[in-house]
Amino acid sequence: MNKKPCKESYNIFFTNLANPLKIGIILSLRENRKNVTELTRELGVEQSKISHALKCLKECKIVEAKADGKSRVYSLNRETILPMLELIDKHASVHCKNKCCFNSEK
Amino acid sequence: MNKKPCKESYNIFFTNLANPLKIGIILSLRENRKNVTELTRELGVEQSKISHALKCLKECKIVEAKADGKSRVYSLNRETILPMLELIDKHASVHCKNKCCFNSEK
DNA sequence: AATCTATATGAAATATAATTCATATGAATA
DNA sequence: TATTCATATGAATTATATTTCATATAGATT
Repeated sequence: MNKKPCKESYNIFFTNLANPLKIGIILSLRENRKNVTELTRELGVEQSKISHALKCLKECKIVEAKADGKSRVYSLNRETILPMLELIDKHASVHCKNKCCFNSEK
Repeated sequence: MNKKPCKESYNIFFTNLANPLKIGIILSLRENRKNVTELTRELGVEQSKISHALKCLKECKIVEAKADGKSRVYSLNRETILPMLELIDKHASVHCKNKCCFNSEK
């Protein structure tokens, strides 16, 4: 089986990663699972922003949620995301001339 | 050494993937290296769109260009991109219920 | 059941990225 | 060197994604 994803799937997936807040959430959840309040505090942004971002991330299975009383605990899909971040870390260590970006030497 | 990339690097990188045209170019170049005219024909879009997209992709080292007479031949950074596409193919085969997307079952 | 705490949602406003189109550059060749 | 073919670029327009804010929902607690 295992049909290849179409362009749109790639697009949905990557759109969810192409955003500093969402990356912030991902990097935070890489440490350990957290609920919305914890993420809100830690990242210092408005709660609804976090919720909106989490919704997108959940839709394409980058994170998953588990109810725990009043709160919802979000955890990272480590299987996909950890190796993906590693790929970029490696890519950056090879290609970044400056501290922080790929396009330093246009 | 090997400092971790900052959020902005992730963002620049993924922004370049979060676009159907750019993914189209990447998938096309996965087959083999091509010049701008060939990509333009194959993808059936306006030439300047291709050039703009290639510029972004080149800036973050997803593709690289080599001059060949009048034309420029672009090739994919297979080392980073092939395993990345594989990760998503795998992710999609696990998580996509429908033909084409992650968010089929909200 | 009223209230509180945690999270989610919708829609308008805003920010960001992609497209378009006119034109510039640059290598090859007549 | 004038012309042609291949590609790149800038800036305005348009499309798309994010933010904001008011409010809704839902579980816990009184």
